Amino acid sequence: MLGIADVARHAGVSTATVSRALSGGFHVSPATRLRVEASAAQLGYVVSSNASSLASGRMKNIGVVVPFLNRWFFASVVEGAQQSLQRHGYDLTLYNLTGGASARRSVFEHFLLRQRVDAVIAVSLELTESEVARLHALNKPLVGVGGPLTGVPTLTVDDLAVARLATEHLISLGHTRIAHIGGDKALDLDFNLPTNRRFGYEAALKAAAIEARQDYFRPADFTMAGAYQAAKQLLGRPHGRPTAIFAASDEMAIGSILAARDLGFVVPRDVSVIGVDDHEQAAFFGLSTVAQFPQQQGEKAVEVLMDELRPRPAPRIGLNINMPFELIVRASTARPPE
Amino acid sequence: MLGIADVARHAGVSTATVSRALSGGFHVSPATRLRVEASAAQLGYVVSSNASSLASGRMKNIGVVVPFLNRWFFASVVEGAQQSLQRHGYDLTLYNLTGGASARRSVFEHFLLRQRVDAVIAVSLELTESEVARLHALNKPLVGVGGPLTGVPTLTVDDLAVARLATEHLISLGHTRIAHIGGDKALDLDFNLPTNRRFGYEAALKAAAIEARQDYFRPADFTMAGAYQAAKQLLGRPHGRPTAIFAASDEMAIGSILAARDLGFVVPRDVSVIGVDDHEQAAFFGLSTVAQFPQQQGEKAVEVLMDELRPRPAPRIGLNINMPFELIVRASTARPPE
DNA sequence: CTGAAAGCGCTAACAA
DNA sequence: TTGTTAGCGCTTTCAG
Repeated sequence: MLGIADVARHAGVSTATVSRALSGGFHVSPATRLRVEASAAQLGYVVSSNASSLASGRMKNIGVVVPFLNRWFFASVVEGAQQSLQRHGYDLTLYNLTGGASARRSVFEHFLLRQRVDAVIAVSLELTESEVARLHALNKPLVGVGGPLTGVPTLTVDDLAVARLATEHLISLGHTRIAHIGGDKALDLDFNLPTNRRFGYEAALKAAAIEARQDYFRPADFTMAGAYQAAKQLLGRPHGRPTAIFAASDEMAIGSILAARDLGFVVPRDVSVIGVDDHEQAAFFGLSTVAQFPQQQGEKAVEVLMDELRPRPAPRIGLNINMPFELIVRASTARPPE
Repeated sequence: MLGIADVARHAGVSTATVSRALSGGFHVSPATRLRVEASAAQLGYVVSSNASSLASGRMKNIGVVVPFLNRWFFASVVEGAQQSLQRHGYDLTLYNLTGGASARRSVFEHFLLRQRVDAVIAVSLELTESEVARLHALNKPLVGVGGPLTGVPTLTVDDLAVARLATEHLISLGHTRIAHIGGDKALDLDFNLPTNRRFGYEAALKAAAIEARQDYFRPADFTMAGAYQAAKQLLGRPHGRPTAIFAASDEMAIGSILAARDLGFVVPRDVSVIGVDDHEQAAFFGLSTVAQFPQQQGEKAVEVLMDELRPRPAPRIGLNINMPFELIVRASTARPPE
């Protein structure tokens, strides 16, 4: 195997110098560095990450743990993180918890502990205290996305504000009969996200002196099909039909639009619909929504970690980092019918 | 740090014995093995993968390269591979080529060469000869999913047969005016997949003595929005409107259904639509389709690699491994209007 | 079946 | 700025 010694010989320097030259180039004269880099390139030398890691304690690898991969939000976060890591010369090792409790245990009790990652990004995961403790015991920085994780820096959008914004948009158009399709309690997966969005919705109504009717809330499972059913119930009633629906995700909003159409309603003439996410299909459906930017969240998570991994980390401002969101008005919301 | 020596001491054996006991347990008496395992568990010892890899040359890690992550097919393949790898005690390091040419170069010239992976799975990727050669030079097994990669074992569905099956379904219902929405040439990403599907479609028509009309083919970009436009063109014509559409993917089929609806057609009364994939949203739209099973493809890719990584690999049957597919008839296809 | 010891390829003191 | 060298923690001969 081509080793550092070969490069050293070729460049006429010691292995130590090669090592230094190839890793940042500190304490090496520019001339030497260039010569070493040339030799390495010419020979096609790439450091063995194992040997390097073993000697230095740095893995140049980040573990990313997601509950699923096959959802727009998670895949986007991972994609963002991955791109950013690649630029930093880091690998991304993916851990997926789809396998259930045993998979989860094996990830936290085995995989993450074998010194293969420098740090961990946990996406939309409610970690137990022992899971967090384990990682901290190994001195592995941990950052959450879609938190909040207690005691861990976490990137989140302010779900309450997001929901308020969406609802206010509807109110400002003149709607007063505004329904909400949110998550059901069973989805602990997403923290209190559904609950927070519901609170935001209620807060906006309250601020506008609109009553939050119990029967205007429908839980669903964050899928199109689930929201389709929920929207049919909401819109099918003979009396007091809502004129607008705020769905807690774009997929659910799209399900609602399709339900409305199937009932013969025209969106937004008869009923307005707004979602949250700016899912890749939102534009196609002309869906008004509050965008969040998961890819950017992944990138930011990496930035936070890179900082934490630096020899002298900058002091953290606070544990929770608020990520941006933005109202995007398309064709699914309008003034209510007279 | 807790090391192998601690376990050795605790169990009253040498480090060599601990190592053997913990890795398969060959050449160790059952009693000793049990004792060592107990000690390790009690102390919470996990081997350092770096030290282990450096000494043994085995990384227990597989690199998976995908062009995008945020598409149902890719995410599913990765999910399948990941779950299977986890069972084998392997990690999955993800490389994503979204970053364009430079990202691609850095992956193949740097990341994959630093001895961090034992093997590579390339998903829907057309690797250049030099990329393949590089990996082979390092003696790293490579398997493709969604191939074919020349000289590399590849898992694929027989796209020609898939397309034929879908088309035959329509023909058997009595359709003769069957349109096809396929990929445009620009999507080299997906090999000749679009072309193969088109050939399969044409072959089925020919076998039924139906003319393959030029104007019944529309290229699109494998998105819902792209196919929506294409379908509108197809269905909007005043004369000789097709009675059925075979879309080369479910997302495109869904776009076609929505286009048909927006034109006032009823699916399947006025027009039948069939796709390929069995995308997660296919059932919701009542879409008839030819299912392929990407998750299973990911799992199978891992199996092939695990075999190849064995000391004495079983001889490969052939380079191309055909993956299963299956016609699923739902509510989007029916006999043509009288 | 078990132990002793020589590396695996690199990095980081320490010296020069 | 550069070289020398002692490990990093484990696996694997080779003996016993």
